[in-house]
Amino acid sequence: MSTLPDKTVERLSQYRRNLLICDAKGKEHIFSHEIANIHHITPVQVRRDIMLIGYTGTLRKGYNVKELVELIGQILDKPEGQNVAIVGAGNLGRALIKYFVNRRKNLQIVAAFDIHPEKIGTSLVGVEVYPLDQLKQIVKEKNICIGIICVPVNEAVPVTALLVDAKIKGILNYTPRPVNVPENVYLEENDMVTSLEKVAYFAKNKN
Amino acid sequence: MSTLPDKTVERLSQYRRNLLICDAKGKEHIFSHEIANIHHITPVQVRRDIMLIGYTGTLRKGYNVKELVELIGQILDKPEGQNVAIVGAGNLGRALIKYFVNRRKNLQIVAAFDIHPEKIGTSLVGVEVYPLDQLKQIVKEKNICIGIICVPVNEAVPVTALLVDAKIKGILNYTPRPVNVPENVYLEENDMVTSLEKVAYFAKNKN
DNA sequence: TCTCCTTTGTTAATTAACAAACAAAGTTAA
DNA sequence: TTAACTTTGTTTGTTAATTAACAAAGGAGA
Repeated sequence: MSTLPDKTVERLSQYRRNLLICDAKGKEHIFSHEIANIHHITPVQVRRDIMLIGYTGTLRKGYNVKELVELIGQILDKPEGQNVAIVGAGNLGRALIKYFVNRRKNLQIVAAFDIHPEKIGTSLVGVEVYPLDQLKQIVKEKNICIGIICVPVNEAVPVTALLVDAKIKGILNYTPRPVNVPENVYLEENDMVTSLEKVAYFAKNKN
Repeated sequence: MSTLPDKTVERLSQYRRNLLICDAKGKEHIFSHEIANIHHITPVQVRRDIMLIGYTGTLRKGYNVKELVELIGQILDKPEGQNVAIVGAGNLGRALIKYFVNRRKNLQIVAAFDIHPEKIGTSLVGVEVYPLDQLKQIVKEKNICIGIICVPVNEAVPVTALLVDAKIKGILNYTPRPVNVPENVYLEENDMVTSLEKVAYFAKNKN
């Protein structure tokens, strides 16, 4: 499968999460307009996304929930799983760990890193905190391919360098400092300050 | 000024943050390609954004840093400021408060809300925690127009209803549950699970 | 049986976002 | 003085994303 559009990938992730809830409720089939309502998009968008992954529903019954979840899994997940590291064991790091622990078999947070000596060796919801200078070694040992940066803003750049040096394949940067990565690393920036300023701008124009 | 494109607003917010750093370093002028390098975009994009807000630089010197910061402020900020509430005083709420406190004069977090009795009345970095059932009243008293949702996922929907009822104008939702708002409220969803799954998908395809 | 209705799957059109191209203007240097 | 260079501002083209449009299929109900 050639790589899917950015936005489609995001939506598939969201669809799956709600499909799992539907499945847990015993719902066997779902229509495109039901999915659309949950996510505030159009049914056409949903059908288009599903078309792109090559699934096909049945007329008048819609999509089989279990089958669709299964297929989205085949698209999004790596069969052997992917291990994730949190860099920065502050409030945000802890929030992320709590969110993810025991949620997804195929995407597990297996290590946290921090620079503060008093945090080293402690465990956050079962995830051990290692010193930053062991990052490269632990990444290799634990076969980690994704890093989430949630350190204070000034450390974003050096931490990125560490992750790149450790041969990480994907980085999710939660600091407001834009960072640089080479071609062979996927980078996603998620800047909370910008998100809030954006909401503020558009809220300003609401009656 | 008619409302700017979504993406332009995001970039202006980011430009400003780095321009302030430049200003603090005493840099008076900056070229479009310098801004572009910092943010990993093209100089053309930068010039286009700046064109959209009607600023004009000087040939061979570039843009005046102070003037540009000032103008972006006029575009993005509300002169009388905007007050923000955090709903959910967990790890993520604390992370956000720490991020924002004393950062921006025009965008201040003035209250936090939580459902757990033991948190009520405590103060996080100077921001007091109120019980959830006082939300409407406090929002009115403190003239809050933006709410950031960082409660556990199951409470996202009822909390949104509370915020809408309290006549909030903008909502930033950090839970993975999509929520519904009426026309006159701006909603931004920022789902960490999706962000991570997206990174995982694209990282999978890196060599 | 036949018509209408619902819902999918797909193509076509539109819109939004980004990038390329280049004229204009002023600076430097020969 | 004049030619080359730099950098902005704007137009035009291109790519990506969304929306609109509609054929096909297969019930439901008259």
